[in-house]
Amino acid sequence: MCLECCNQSCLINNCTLDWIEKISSKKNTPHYPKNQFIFFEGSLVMGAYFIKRGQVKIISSNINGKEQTVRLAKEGHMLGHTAFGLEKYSIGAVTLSESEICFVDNRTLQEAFLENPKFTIEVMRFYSRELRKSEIRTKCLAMMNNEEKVILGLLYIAETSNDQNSNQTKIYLSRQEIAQIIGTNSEQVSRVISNLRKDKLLDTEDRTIVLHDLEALKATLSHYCIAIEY
Amino acid sequence: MCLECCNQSCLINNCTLDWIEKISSKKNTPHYPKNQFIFFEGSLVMGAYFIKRGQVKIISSNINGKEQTVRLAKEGHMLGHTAFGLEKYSIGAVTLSESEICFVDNRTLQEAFLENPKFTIEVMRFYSRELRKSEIRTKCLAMMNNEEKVILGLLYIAETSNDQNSNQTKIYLSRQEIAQIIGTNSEQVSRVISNLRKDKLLDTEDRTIVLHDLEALKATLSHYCIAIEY
DNA sequence: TATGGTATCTGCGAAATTGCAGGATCTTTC
DNA sequence: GAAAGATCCTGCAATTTCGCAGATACCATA
Repeated sequence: MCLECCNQSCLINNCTLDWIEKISSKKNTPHYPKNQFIFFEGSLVMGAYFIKRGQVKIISSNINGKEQTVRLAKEGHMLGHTAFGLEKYSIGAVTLSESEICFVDNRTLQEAFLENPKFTIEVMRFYSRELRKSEIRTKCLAMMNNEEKVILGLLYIAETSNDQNSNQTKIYLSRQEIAQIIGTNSEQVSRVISNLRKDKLLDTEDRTIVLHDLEALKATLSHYCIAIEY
Repeated sequence: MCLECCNQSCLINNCTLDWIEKISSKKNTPHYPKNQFIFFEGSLVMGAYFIKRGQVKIISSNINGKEQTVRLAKEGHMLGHTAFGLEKYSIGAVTLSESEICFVDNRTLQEAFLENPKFTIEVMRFYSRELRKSEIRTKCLAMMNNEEKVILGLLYIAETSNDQNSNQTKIYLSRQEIAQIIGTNSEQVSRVISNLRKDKLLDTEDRTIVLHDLEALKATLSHYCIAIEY
């Protein structure tokens, strides 16, 4: 039931009570394990997804199967509607952690948009924010060298991770997964992480990366004027 | 007057007649010469811009003043609203050709959104499409080598150019401007353009680049599965 | 038409990135 | 707990990209 949902940041909360109940009765909320596809590139668009809990990567591949992660999403984010107006997804989505994700079909969503201006406006604002973030990312990936890109990637992962309450952010992604976020390869990521560890800018516990001072990492990227969001 | 506007693709056309007239009476439509700032990074957000005619680049700079073009826009596109909810622009916008651009203030826009669900939905879809395009661009810039990036840039410029009616698309941007779109430098762009001219994939007339076969150029990038949009 | 300033082109050495290879470490499975 | 498989780390050579510099071509102004 949406009305009892623990996730206050869900966009559906911007609908009227009637509509929240209506959507609630039509949605379903499967439980996804880690590394599970939510939808594939090329598959039919049936509706949209709202992340209740967990972390998700949005990916796009070239013809050889090489994957690029184009966006990370966490609870409160909306997925899959990017392809609105198209019949098929041009991107895919995969869970990075165990997740709960609500699905709402196209028709219900369309009616909700027409009758809930506040909801529609907030969804518009969400896309507007994501576009701005994507554009800042474009700039950073275009201008930065490898080391800076890796730091950017780590901060981006931290930003979209769920347990950022403590002063120790832990990153469980593989070097390969991090490389796909910033458009490089796993060797480069390894090298940079080794250097950052020597410089005391992060720690590692086995393969887990531990960020103990986000501000110090952000300071290394201050040339790029990205104080607000990563 | 919006009702007599030549630009059918303007998002404002999705409002009711009443509202089109209301917006029409409140907007203004300055005439911008080439290379004119529409708004600056860091300046206050007063409203949104709707391009009636012309081509615009959205830019973001680092602290040394080095510029990256993060998006191109043409007639029918909406600008400046990316910063919705923020007080200041995180990006800037500059005309690439002589342009007419309508300005609508925040308050009028907000009321229009609340009372014109169709308008709001179309604006949402616009941002959704732009986000998808930005993400495909992220992937391409991350995966492509220099030559491929230059071709991508040329196709992107052609796509957002106004005179794509003939089978000869002419590009009047400088090598430096092209370089800023794809995140490289003017020398690299020169080199690639020379090679493409030798391979008969484009012509040059003085400094103007002439694309006479867009399909052939697109074919060189087919590995990246970007058939739909650039 | 002449002239100064700017943009473009291209060669070349420097720097950064890539990709392979081999060894070390960690995880999984039995 | 041992073995097999996967991931991670790091050195090195090959490749790509960068950025300076000089030559050429173009544009604006007088």
